[in-house]
Amino acid sequence: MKVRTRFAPSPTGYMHIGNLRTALYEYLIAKANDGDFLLRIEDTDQKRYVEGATDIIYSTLKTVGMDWDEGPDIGGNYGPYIQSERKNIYGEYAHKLVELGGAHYCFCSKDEADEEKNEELNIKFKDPCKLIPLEEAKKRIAAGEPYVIRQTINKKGKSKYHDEVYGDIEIDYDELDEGVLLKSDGLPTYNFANVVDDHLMKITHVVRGNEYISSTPKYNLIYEDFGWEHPLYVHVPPVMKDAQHKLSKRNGDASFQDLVTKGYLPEAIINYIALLGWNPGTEQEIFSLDDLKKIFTVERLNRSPAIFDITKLTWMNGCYIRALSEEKFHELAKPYYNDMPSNIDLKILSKTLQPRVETLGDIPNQTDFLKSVPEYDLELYSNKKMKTDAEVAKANLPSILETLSAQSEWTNEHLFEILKGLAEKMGVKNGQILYPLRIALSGKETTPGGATEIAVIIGKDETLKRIKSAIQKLD
RNA sequence: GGUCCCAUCGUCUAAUGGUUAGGACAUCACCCUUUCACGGUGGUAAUAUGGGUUCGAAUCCCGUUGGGAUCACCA
Repeated sequence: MKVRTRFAPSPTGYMHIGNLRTALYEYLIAKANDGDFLLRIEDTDQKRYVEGATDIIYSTLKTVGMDWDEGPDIGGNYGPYIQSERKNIYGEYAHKLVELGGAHYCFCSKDEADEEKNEELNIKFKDPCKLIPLEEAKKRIAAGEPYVIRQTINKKGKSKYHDEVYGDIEIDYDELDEGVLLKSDGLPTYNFANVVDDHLMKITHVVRGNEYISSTPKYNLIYEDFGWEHPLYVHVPPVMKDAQHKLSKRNGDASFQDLVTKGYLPEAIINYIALLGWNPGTEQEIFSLDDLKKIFTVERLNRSPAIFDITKLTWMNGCYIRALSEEKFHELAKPYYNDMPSNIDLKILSKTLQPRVETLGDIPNQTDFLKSVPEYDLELYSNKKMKTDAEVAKANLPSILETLSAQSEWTNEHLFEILKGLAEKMGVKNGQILYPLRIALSGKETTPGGATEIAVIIGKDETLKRIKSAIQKLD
């Protein structure tokens, strides 16, 4: 049987990392087995619907390269793929389930149901409507009385099922709630829609958060009542913000889009989250999506929650940035070169920046001094190792200015040789020339590149200008 | 509270009864070096806890502790 998985988000806002990871695992299970990955939009709760949310889902999946084989936009043999468009299907199956004895009509209001149960005393809602004869219930419905369809659970004893990650799960039928399957607005709840759709769409592996572990027996009951075979279950642990809290939209935790905006590469994000809860069993850590497709197995999925560690993602992102071609990096870096002086050769700048940034978002901070030298303290000229300070700078900068003025070949290699020669001639250490020069040109303690590299980037005119003003400042 | 799930360095994880408990990030030191990075070398750092089973336990069993999930006309 062909493996088929589905990503079934509800369009309630942006894509958070946990969500994306679930989608990734679903995608990988399908693709590792030469199967189909489908996209289904679960929008049965109109109250929570957020405009534009489906577009974010589409664009995110496309950006990371997780192409779906069937979905709302491209169709397929099992559509429609938007649940609100499947209303009639659910209605039909829900009434059928009532006939089969797996559900019943309920006329209680939500408040009545809430009143009857008591969480502290652990009293569950016992639906009095269960006792209404089916014929009478149908008459009331025909008379226009509002109703919902609730699951009927009469079984006793232990419900058992196997989860591909957590192993055998056993839950007492008494623990199960007779939840609403079809709401009074005629739309199904997740509890019902996921079963009907997963069956109709021939889903073989249901991958979802482990918060569904304890409600899965309810779904299995529905599968049984219909005489359907249930899918394989792959429950995955949550992605956490810290030891206590899940990563969540509500707390404004980083979404995929936020990370991209901060200068993280989609490939790095995918690589990192794949490893949050899964490992290949080898010591390799860098994987493209195509690599993952080849080696992913559910057996190596983890059971315990994983904390999202931005520091490690940042490191990994740095690896991806360094692996980029010069051209590609330059292209990605360009948007971050806002109001850069026009005389600057951005290609050379990109080349020096590439090994020095871990995210593209680092670029503005690293390059701000190119526009103008920031205010700095003369203490900056002090460096023990280089045996230099403001006095040394004051003494050497004029000769540096004179030497550089005379140069026409404005390349890193040439300037470096010339300045080394100058140091030798003056009988001082290289650092006593280069360090003060770098400070004079940048006004910063750390810079992307050494003195001559910066000189080349800002150009000869600007270099001489900055040395002059540094000399003034030292006086 | 009932039920279910989880528990190895700070973090992500490897080790499916026999390892000096391995790797990666972070951190520290050193090397490289015109700063900073990159790169290289090395260090610090973990089996929550108490019992059992076994010649032998991170690994199997039970208890304890800690954490999480669930108990919606949300998914």
